[in-house]
Amino acid sequence: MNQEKKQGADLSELMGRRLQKLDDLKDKGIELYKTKFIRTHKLSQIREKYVDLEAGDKSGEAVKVAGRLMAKRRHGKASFLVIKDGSATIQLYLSLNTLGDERYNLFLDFDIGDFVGVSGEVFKTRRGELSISVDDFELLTKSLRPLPEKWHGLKDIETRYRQRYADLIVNSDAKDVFIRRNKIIKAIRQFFNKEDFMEVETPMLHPIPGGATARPFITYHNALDMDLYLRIAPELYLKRLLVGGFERVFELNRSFRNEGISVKHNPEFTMLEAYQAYADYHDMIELTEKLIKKVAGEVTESKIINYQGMELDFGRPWKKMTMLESLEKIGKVKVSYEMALEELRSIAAEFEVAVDSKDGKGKIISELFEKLVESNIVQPTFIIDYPLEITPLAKTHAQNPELVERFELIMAGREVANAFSELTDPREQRRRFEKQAALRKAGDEEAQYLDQDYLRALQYGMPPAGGMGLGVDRLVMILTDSPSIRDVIIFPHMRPEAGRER
RNA sequence: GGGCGCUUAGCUUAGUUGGUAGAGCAGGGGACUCUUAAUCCCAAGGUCACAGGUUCGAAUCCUGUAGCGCCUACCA
Repeated sequence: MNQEKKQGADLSELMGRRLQKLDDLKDKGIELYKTKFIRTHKLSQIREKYVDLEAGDKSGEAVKVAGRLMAKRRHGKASFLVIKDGSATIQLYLSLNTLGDERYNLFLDFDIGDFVGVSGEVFKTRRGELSISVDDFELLTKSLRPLPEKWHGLKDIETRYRQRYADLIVNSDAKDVFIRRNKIIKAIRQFFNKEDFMEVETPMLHPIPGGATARPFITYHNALDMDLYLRIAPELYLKRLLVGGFERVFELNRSFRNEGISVKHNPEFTMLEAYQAYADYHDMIELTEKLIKKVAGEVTESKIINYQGMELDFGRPWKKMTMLESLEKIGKVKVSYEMALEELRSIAAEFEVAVDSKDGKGKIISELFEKLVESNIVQPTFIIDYPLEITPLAKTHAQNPELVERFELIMAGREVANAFSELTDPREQRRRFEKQAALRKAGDEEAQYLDQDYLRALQYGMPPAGGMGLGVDRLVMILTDSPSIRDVIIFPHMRPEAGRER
């Protein structure tokens, strides 16, 4: 039909050939981009229904199905194709006898990647492959770009992240990660609904960023002529809701931090935060353990979670130890708040922990913990009783004024959740904010801002409460054995391609 | 931000001491009515990431740039 076909095969020529084919189809009056196709079955439904069909037998049932053309095996006057829909793949059988010369060759002229709708009878080949003997078909969408190779798939990690759509078409394990992520998200919502928590949506654009120590993204509102910050945490708004009288609230959504990108950090990430009135951090430990065990049960049968060669035991009750105990047992260093600041400094120096001249005892102890302990904790462990100095929003510990009632859940060497008994005393909160403001003035860009409206809310009175935050992406990484946060964020942040189109 | 490494056809890749790039899949032509990584025959497809340099000669050596990865620093 087209004698002037180029013989080359680089991308522009491969695509050019498909464009030429598209024009030829259009000339034949064939619609290239249909609006609709009514199916009788998803492919998985056919697979389930006919598992027991004997090889060589016909089902007697005519079906209509649709999907993307994934493989062509031409075999003279009969051919086998594979299509794939959102649920499964299935083989199509085409024969010249059934379709006639023209229709048979028309179908074989479609490209891998095209969407087609077909009708025909379900049967099993002599080799036992469930198939559909096509008696009619139509093109639903023409594909112009060649798909990655069928056997090795798409391996280039950069292309997999940049062109997630291509990754999802050809790598079923990539698709599986996001299906499991969705199950995890659903399970989290179910859990909190069942525990009588109300899901809320608080602002993502904050006039004052708060609730965490992190650098924010700054944006600008034209009509109001003011800077706004993308939230670094929803914490302060959720606690305002406790003041308002909601006793159990949670939010499951994005926060944003303007910091380095790594295997554990994406500029936008999904965080869960939950607040419960009349509860303290011990209650939050119970809640957190129950939540994560429930969620893990939704995506895996086993109580043992394999993560990057580590075996995490989710079955037994999880260990608890104070930060000081963990430093002694795991970090093999004995420290205490009774020690002189100078003594702690020299211990830090001994372990090559960088210490700033402004750092107090609490900061040094937490730096030692991060350097010597955190990465060595594999099994799920609650580390409790954090230094007050690094935790401006938590209630002072009942027994020790240097500490706050806080825990972090550590597993696989990393922090998964963080919780505390919330600080409800507005005058104490003001003093803590003022200390943070002083740090900011001294050049600490991550120190927290003084939020007058939050203090006003606390002045009305906030009930005692426990609060918990959980890095959802990191939990999904562990539950899907993914080495990078980019494997569990469906469109991870990437630098621009700079005109290098592929 | 710092250090190290990677980048070859649409995809997956080979490439020796520097001598001018070799496959498989996909795509094109042909054979084939139960194949399934179908098979067989034929022909094609490369700015070796980009820009400089060294050299008679560079995918290969050197410098710079970009993207990506790993480690490290900051953080969740």
